[in-house]
Amino acid sequence: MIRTISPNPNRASFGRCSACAVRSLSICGALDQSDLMEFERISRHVQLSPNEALFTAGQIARSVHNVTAGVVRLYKLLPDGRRQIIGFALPGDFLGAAPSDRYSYSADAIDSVSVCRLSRESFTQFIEQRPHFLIRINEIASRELMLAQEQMLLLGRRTAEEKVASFLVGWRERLAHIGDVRQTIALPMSRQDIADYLGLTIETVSRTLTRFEREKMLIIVAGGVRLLDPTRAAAMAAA
Amino acid sequence: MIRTISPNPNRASFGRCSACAVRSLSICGALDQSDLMEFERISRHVQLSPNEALFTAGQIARSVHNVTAGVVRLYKLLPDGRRQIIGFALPGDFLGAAPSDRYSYSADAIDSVSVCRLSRESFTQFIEQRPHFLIRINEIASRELMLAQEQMLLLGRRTAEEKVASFLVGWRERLAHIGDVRQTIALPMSRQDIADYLGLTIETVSRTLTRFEREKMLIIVAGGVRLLDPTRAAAMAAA
DNA sequence: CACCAAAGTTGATCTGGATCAACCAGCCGG
DNA sequence: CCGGCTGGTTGATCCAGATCAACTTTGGTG
Repeated sequence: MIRTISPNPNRASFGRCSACAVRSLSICGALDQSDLMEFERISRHVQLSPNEALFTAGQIARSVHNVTAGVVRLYKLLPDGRRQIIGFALPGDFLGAAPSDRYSYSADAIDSVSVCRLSRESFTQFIEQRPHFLIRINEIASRELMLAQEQMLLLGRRTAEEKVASFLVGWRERLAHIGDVRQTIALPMSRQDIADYLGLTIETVSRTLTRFEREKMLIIVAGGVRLLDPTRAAAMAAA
Repeated sequence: MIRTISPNPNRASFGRCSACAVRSLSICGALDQSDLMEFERISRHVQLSPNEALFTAGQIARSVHNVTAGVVRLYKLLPDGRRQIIGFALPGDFLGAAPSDRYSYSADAIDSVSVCRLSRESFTQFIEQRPHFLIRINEIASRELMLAQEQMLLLGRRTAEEKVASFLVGWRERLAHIGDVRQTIALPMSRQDIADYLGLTIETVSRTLTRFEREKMLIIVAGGVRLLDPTRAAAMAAA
């Protein structure tokens, strides 16, 4: 593989990894100072505009990604265009698990997104000699798997009302986890995205949200919702 | 933790790991002779009758398991009893991923099942000093995750017909992978299990299968189905 | 600031799969 | 050989959510 010997094109952002706001949330949280410098050397910072693609299902998987800002939509398509969103990636989230050499799903930016991009090769090399890092990756993979299993339960056995309530409660928790604790839950994704995440149609999502509003559980505001009755929402999500 | 110094109660099965029929399929396939002996020392062979529980969601996760014979049902329940089967484990499959200290799903035997059971502690110790083994675990976890994502697409966006066809095709592949290549697809699980796996009711599964039979795509036989038109089934599963 | 396109809401109607209700076929124990 | 029990099938009906169709709101743009 050819590797340039000219100055790193990302030189301007030297030290960016140590200054990274989401480092403690991400896989990089397990790295010490020297590991971090090496990580920085092999990674490249990439900016994406809304709706720009990170990668597409079926493509050869050349890179792994680490989201540092914005929200990424992860989805699978059926040949006839039906879409299932399998997840939303937030700052700190890692997109890399792949047992095959091709992406099994597509990913694109919902809003303005920043990611660290690494070639799969360097990433594989990097982890192979850092067992503690592997353990971290493992933890992340199994947490991911647990979320996926939770989502299977939701998709297979919950009603529309329960789906929407679960989504709001879960999304709020994830936002809180990355430090966004405003009482208004930001929803950067479209109604269509929510529908495709919950296995519903856009109309059902819209109707369910307006019903929640009518019932004083929440208020729909620009770019999100404000939860008035979190207890009720949580009860709906659980049952 | 107390560990007996008396002869291993599994002494009768000394060498069973090296003789294990599913070793090449399982995580143990990555172990050399000495690792295998150590693995054998810390693992215990357990037999389960049909419908006996391996573990239950919410319990403290003391053990990890490796299926060596039979089929295991993995599922989650809602408080009101609605059930989602998140997977069927076959010989060679490993049940261990858990980011928390409690099982996030329940598992029980469908038919007669044999498993290797290890305490979580010894297992964690075991892997921590064997990076190559960790890599293997990782591959397995990401394959698992990919399957889960495929299942999300199925649950969220496929019709009943597509669900049943996908299930049959996928199950046939898994059986073939463990060496069961009879033209009759064995279905040890009940219709209710299939329904709970596909997010359908027992009646819909039954009706769909009898329709497939009427349309000469397959024949329903005791304990399974015989695929007459695999091409058609595959087309249904894909589209 | 008027226009247009895209996103979201709302209403009317339809339907795939759920629900409710028999019924049937093994299979086991006496 | 019979009765009952469990798992599976089949039929009739229902309904949650899909589909179809306006309509409204929002946000960008000449």
